[in-house]
Amino acid sequence: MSKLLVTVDVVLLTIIDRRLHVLLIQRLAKPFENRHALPGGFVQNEEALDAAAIRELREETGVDQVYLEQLYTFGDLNRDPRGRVVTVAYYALVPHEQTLQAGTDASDAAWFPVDQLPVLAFDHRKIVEYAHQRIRNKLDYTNVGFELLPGKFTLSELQVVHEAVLGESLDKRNFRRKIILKGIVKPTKEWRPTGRKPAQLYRFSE
Amino acid sequence: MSKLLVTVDVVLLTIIDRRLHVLLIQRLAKPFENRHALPGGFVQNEEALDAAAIRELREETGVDQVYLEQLYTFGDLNRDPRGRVVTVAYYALVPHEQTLQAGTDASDAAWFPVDQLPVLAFDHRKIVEYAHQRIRNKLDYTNVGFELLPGKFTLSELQVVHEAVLGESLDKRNFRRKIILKGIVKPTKEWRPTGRKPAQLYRFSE
DNA sequence: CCATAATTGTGTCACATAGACACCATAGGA
DNA sequence: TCCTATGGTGTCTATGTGACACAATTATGG
Repeated sequence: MSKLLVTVDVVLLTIIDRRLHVLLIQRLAKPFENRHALPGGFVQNEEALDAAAIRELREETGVDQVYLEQLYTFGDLNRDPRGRVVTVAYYALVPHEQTLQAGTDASDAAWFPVDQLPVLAFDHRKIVEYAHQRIRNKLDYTNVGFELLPGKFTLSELQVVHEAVLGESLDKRNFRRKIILKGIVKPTKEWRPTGRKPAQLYRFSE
Repeated sequence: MSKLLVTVDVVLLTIIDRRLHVLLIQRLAKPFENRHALPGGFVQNEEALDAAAIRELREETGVDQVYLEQLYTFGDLNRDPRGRVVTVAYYALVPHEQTLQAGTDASDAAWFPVDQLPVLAFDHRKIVEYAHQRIRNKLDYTNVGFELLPGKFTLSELQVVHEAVLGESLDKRNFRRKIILKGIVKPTKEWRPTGRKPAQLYRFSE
């Protein structure tokens, strides 16, 4: 019978300074002591996989209330020097504002740009790349983009999110036309003062 | 530490008689005795997940040499009355011709139309539906469609595959234009006698 | 041998979608 | 009040997609 161990790892993504970042913790224990790694850990016996992902995220990073989706399950041999470990990977999206207070109680968690990762423990680099690819693909046929923004946002902010995820700059007029045409956004009557000309705030619609 | 059991289940799909079918086995043991279920079983200690899926498929159905891709990992509590079981589900695609000899040594495996499933064991119905949805989505931005056909095929046969997966009929001229325009198919110099006017055979290109 | 039936195989038009592209409006700060 | 940074807007072209009908070919059966 199977004596495998099951863990969950979470690729938590957000936009900081117009770039896509991932939250990494610093490992204290062996193996890969002092290496950066994804938050995660063993699934408890009476705990659903999603619940484990949420719990680990909260315990190790203090972050809560995120959009969470299963990514892929990594089960190759020798992923973990301690033995046979099967990892169900998740990715999570959160607006950066929401992490500012939360992140404080997790001293060893820090954000890194996804395109400038440090050396990671285990096969975590592969997992981060897989998550990045997934969200890049889902950006234009789902609404995941909105999960990286607060409830109200300007269209320029939404464009920044898309550009950060895709890693390329987009034409402003074409972008706005496409978003408006999809009907997934609706204008509010509020305006954000930006230091220059204020911008209209929108919200995700339905 | 986690005492979870890890299994793999495989949703093997093929086209029979212009309809998408899934291969089910009949359970002999409890729980769900005599119910239909997906082929699958426990992952061995020194065995990668993909390898386990391939092995179970061969052992329980005699089918080999299929296109295989991980689908999703199901880990809710109480999925299995025997205890806590996490199942890594795969889906596999195979041309029906290829299963004709193979299927013989697995007496209790049989094909069912995906839209007329019998009552299934565990949460296997959900898994089949999930697989169906996945392949439906991937049909037009990947080449999975070809995995349901032998190396050489007519464009009408390819259209039948698409229609079976999508569950709707397609316009012949539009379909052919789209396929040809994608450049993913190239004509051979062979023709299939169809009983009526012979059809040109194509092969998947690159 | 001829008539019939089944299947292959082909083109146009209308509409929607997407990329390229430039300028004025507005508000804050110097 | 001037400057500057950002917000906000429309057209043209190319490409992709859905709707739509008929002639060519071959096997079969009378």
